[in-house]
Amino acid sequence: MAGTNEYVYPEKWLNKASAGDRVASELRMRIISGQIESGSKLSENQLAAEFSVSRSPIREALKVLASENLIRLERMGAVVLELTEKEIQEIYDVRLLIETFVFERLVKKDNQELVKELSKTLEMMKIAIKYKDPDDFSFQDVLFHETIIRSIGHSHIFMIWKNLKPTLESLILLSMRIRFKEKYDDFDRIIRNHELYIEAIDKKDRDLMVKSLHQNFDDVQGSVEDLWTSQQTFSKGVE
Amino acid sequence: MAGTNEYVYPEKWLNKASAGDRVASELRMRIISGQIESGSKLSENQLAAEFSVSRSPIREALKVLASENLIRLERMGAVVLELTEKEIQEIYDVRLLIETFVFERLVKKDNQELVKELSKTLEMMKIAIKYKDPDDFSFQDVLFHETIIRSIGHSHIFMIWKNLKPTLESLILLSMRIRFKEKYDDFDRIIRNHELYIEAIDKKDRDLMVKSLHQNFDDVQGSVEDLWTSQQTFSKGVE
DNA sequence: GTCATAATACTTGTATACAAGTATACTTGA
DNA sequence: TCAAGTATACTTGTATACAAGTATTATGAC
Repeated sequence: MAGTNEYVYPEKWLNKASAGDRVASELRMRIISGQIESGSKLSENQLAAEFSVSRSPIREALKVLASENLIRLERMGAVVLELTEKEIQEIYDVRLLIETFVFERLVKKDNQELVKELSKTLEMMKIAIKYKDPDDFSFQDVLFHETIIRSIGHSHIFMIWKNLKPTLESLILLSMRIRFKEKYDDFDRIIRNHELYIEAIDKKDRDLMVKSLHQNFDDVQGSVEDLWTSQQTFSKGVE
Repeated sequence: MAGTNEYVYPEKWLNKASAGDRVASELRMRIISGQIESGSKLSENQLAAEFSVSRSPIREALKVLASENLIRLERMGAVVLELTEKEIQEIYDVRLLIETFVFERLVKKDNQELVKELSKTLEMMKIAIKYKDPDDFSFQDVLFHETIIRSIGHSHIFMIWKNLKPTLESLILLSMRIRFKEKYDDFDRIIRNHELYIEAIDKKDRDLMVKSLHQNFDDVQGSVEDLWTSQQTFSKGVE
């Protein structure tokens, strides 16, 4: 796969991925980071040439991105949708919706195993910080939330997560890369937030959970703003 | 498209649909109705032969069904998943989750247009009942809920709906076909429920909304049970 | 210059071909 | 009879070919 631009999606996350998955992951990152401007038109042939693959994997990738609301498939070409403040807020809404649902299930369960698993993931996050690896950190961060959601064994709620995950992953990845450069001490707070979240689950403390959840959201929210400003820096002036 | 079985999905809903969409819709109906037993293995070549199309649309259809949790794509072949009581309950959960979210948004808005639209749809449902057309009725029933969800202009909540819709549509379709034959007077109650729902939106009455919502769910829930029993009748004895 | 029409260069959806990998069945040796 | 290895018939993922449709551009009549 050789194109005009460098690849921004971590290659190590694409071990056994098909060409279609690779293209989808890469395009997603470029769209969310603003490297591909909203309103752009993507055509299958053009992308196939750019990524040096055939149309088959490209079609697959476009279907995926359309299901994530990042592009809209039209008669001729796919248009890149804008990731507005409203969009970010909507993702926030959905996360709040499913994570509170999940928590209501958690308080009715024994979560000893879950807490142990989360603690492990948190330790990994700390290591990632220590070695200044934003990609590893993001991976563990996403995994943290996925572990919680998966734990209640609700396949439809998990489906909603699966749809949301790629976008969220890209957002977190992009913002963490910036933070590792610019706001390194933010991570103390992020770690403490996650500790609070674990504690909330362990003690089945609703108030604590909602509090840490909101703070966690604010983290991403804040990061997104960083992302926008940073993006303006490297892409071009604002309109 | 010629196969061994009759097609159960309404052809008139497939006007401009691609071959992939047709196959997906038909397979979905057969899986949910139990015509294709859970645990069966589907292969692309076999399906391509059965539907007299190439593998391309089949691949597309399988991806769609996998995203709806109706099949699981494995290394070799796709296995048909079971639609258990638990699954039905989960769909119920998600509907409750998004429709209550939607209602919270509705109480902050002016819904005159929406109420008018819903009334129109309800009139159509009555006509469908009068002319004993379960397919038309199901279409309007699904449209009724889609109209409500769409009205708040929340693209991510709508995405969740879009994922849920095909399964729900199939469930409603199958159960309504049975009811039109066996329990014709159920429809009085269903219509009254929808009237209550409209009233709840119009008066922004949370309690009324929750009440009618639950009754509406119970309708589908009940229908599903009908579906299972009826299915046992025509497919084969229970294990 | 302007409008209508025709030619061209796109587009998508589907069919087919091929390569690489995996399970099944079958042989072969003891 | 059974184990090990090989052949065969599957499987998926990708590339390519083709048909039908749509936008754009060029052409020509007025």
